[in-house]
Amino acid sequence: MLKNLEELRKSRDWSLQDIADKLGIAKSTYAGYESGYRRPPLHALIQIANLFDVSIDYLLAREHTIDITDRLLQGKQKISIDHMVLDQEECDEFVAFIRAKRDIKKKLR
Amino acid sequence: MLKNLEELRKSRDWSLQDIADKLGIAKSTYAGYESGYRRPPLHALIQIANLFDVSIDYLLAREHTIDITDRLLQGKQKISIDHMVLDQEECDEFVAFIRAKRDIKKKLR
DNA sequence: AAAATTGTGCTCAATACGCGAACGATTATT
DNA sequence: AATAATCGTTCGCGTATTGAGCACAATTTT
Repeated sequence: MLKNLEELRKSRDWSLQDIADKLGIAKSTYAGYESGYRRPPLHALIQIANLFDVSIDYLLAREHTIDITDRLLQGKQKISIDHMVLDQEECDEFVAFIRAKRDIKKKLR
Repeated sequence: MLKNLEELRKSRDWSLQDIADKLGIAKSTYAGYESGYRRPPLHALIQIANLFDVSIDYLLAREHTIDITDRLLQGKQKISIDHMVLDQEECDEFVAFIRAKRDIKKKLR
């Protein structure tokens, strides 16, 4: 369920003790998360995500479709291209383009 | 922490009993999530996210930016417009489109 | 060789959880 | 209008799950 935790920690060159100190928990507790022996409760998971600066969905290896037409209206969830955040205006034209394209395809049938 | 849960449920016109049945839990349990009286454990949160078809980060109203460029070009990240998934060619076009648009904007300055 | 660090596994106390039940407030049915 | 049904809220209690400490072997450092 949390398959990347150990790799993520080692990529930072942190020991279990290091990360436990950062989170303010016992190293055995964090070891339990990594091994899958225990599942972190929500508040712990959030702190872990903050520490590594990744999304919760990434930690959970969750895949989901991002709908551009819904998404940008939702405020706090942002996506970026080439490390530059996508704004509404940038998307609108492309959305119009795809819609037109689909429309044509539909009429050709 | 999960401030959107009630709104999300009502947007679907579901009662507490409805959603409890869908999730296979007691309505008082789900009511606890909505009110903030209890926090859903991870496995419950995942099921809720699946039910509403949203990301965990959205449920948690977490501010986070994810860069999808690489994943998009590699076909690992799906995006949709009007709830219709884009194919690989369209995904490539999307990235190219955004890049081109930014390029133009840059030159105009 | 000794001492410190690392990761693992275990037990136990404390916490957090899920459920059922009861409640008042609306809404629907007869 | 009276009754029944549905809705959301809250509580207590039994249970499940967690967190921390401790001990251990393996590795590294001094």
